[in-house]
Amino acid sequence: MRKQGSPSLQREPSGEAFGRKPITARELARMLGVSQSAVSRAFTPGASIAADLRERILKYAAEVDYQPNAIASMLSKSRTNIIGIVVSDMQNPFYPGLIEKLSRSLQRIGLQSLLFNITKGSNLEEQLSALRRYNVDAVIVISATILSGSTLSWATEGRPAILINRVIEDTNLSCVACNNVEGARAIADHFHRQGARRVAYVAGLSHTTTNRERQSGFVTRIAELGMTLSAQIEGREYSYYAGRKAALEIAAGKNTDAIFFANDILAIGGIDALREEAGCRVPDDILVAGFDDIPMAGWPHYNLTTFRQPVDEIVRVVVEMIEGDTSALLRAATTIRLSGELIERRSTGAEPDAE
Amino acid sequence: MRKQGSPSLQREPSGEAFGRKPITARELARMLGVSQSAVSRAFTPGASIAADLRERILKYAAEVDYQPNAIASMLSKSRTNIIGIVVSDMQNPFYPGLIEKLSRSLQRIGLQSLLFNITKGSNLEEQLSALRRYNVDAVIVISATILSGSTLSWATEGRPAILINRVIEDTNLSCVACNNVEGARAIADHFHRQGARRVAYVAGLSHTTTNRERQSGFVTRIAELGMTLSAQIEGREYSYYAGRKAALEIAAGKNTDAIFFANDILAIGGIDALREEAGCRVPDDILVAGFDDIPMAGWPHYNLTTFRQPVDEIVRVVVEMIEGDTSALLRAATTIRLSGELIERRSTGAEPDAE
DNA sequence: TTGAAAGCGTTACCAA
DNA sequence: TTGGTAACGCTTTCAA
Repeated sequence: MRKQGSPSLQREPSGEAFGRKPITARELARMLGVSQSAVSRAFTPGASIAADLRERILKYAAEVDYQPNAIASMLSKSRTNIIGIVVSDMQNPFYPGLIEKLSRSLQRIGLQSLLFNITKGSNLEEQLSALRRYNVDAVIVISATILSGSTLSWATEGRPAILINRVIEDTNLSCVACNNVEGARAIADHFHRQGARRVAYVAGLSHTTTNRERQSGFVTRIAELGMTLSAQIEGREYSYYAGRKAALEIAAGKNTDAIFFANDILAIGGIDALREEAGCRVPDDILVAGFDDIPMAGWPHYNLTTFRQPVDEIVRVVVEMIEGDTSALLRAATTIRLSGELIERRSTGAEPDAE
Repeated sequence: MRKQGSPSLQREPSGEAFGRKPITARELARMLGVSQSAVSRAFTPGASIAADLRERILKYAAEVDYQPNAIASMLSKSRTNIIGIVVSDMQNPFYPGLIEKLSRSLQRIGLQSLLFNITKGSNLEEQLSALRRYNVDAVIVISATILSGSTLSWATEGRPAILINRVIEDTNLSCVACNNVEGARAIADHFHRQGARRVAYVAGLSHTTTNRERQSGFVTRIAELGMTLSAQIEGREYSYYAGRKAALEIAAGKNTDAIFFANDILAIGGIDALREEAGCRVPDDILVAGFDDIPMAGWPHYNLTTFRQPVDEIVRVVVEMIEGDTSALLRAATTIRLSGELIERRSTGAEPDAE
């Protein structure tokens, strides 16, 4: 191989102003007159090594700024301590918060997050091949859309995978999701309590599980309550502008008391459009509710009633699943539903508690 | 080592239902009756190997689903193809978009993004030690705050590092930043054109370079134009609520024609507070401008005049720096300033063009 | 162009 | 508890 050099000479013979090559365990061992195995043991928590030897090694290591090379460790252990996080849109404000919490929780237990930002346009398999080559220990999929179950199985290739807020039946993929049906029913109940009788639903991406569950949960419950479904806008995207457009269509019908939007960003667009283009007052003329409880929903301007996703719980459960026996995840894929919480705010005429 | 097994036996002797262990280059070579080196060469773009041999290997590899193990390659090449991305707050909506574009551009040239989400609370060195152990090829720092130059130098340890929107003097760190001074001056000029004479500035985090540059650029320019600085709110955070609070303080003074907020999220909070709490009309009573041009700024409800950061350019330049000779980055740290664009919208009384 | 073999820096097995 | 040493799966040098 190229870089050999005499033991005491660290620098490249060439003039590369590259930072010094980091010291290795073998060098450290030689300097201390111990075996290289000892060095490895000193850095391995449960290893059988005398306390004083370990201390001596760690102390000296700190002095010469030695740190075990994680790459070599990965190769040797066949474990990377890297979790692949597959994301497809970070524009929906719900996701950045989730990703942030997730990566921090993982970091806290020594796991790093490798981000895979997939786009619908290009070749998915190509984008995901890195997921396999990098030998990530597990995969967390946050993208509500795009990936088919089979593509995902291919990409994870026998690695534990956990989907967040997306349920795929008939596969060996685990899921952690908010109880969307419960949430949607809670919104329906709340609308009913607030006196609405003619209600509308605005879908997000119609084929996503989040949307389907929220939609059917809502529609079912309003029927049970004897309310009328005055409108149902189908199959747009989860975006502010889609929310505006849907709201205007509904307002034009003049036969709706309350609108449930599939998520907050839609609802926020809806509120703006209702107030500024349709000339409706929210909540006086029409009630509006969303889903997620993104930070914006709490802003005084929107004051949006919504169903809060249990983000912290979701993160906790996902991290626990990964931290625990990961091979158990492979043996039996589990789907976990977590309860959220109805947050009543002014957009449905509720008097918000002090928050 | 433990997992040995006879050549044709792939599974663990124990009952682990773990997915089959992936095939290695050596096995592939043996199956094809070629050398393992040949397999390696087949997957190495410029390698000297006969075209037909390569083709035969690649074809067979595809059949048996072989992919080179990236970890082994890292160890052997001392190159990981991983870029560390250091982030500290993903709540400011400007960042998710940037991170998304960045990671996609990197992916396109075969580089993966390892996310380091640092929190101010806990021990920074501990959080960043992984950055060193994982041998990332380069580091991109998106956090406007938190890290001192020296901590950063320690963490990157001789690796190329690029700061986005943060300029650190006197170090060997490269920077790519928006021309904040130019932007702030453009806002001042625009205010002047719109007839404002008494203007206020609302700072973000006062010690950040983005804030300092925007502030001094603005203050200097309004002086040149003979305008009055009617108020200057110092040292809050970059948040919606900080914007609200600052706006109310300024409105209470009743002596301000226009407010320049250090970024859009502040400005958006400001607009809401002015309209809904202070009873001011924007832009009729007071003009408001921000900085960044986040998606929300374009929403009809806000219609915020702002200075658009050249995000695509920033990403392009950063990726080029990394793609190019990275050791050059180490020899001479460069600071690159990119021009943005004034986006005139209704919050300063401008009639927006069709966008 | 090809193959053999020496690393890369760890971990884990085996004796001592 | 320790040290020696064989993997881990590649890349790259060196000869052929």
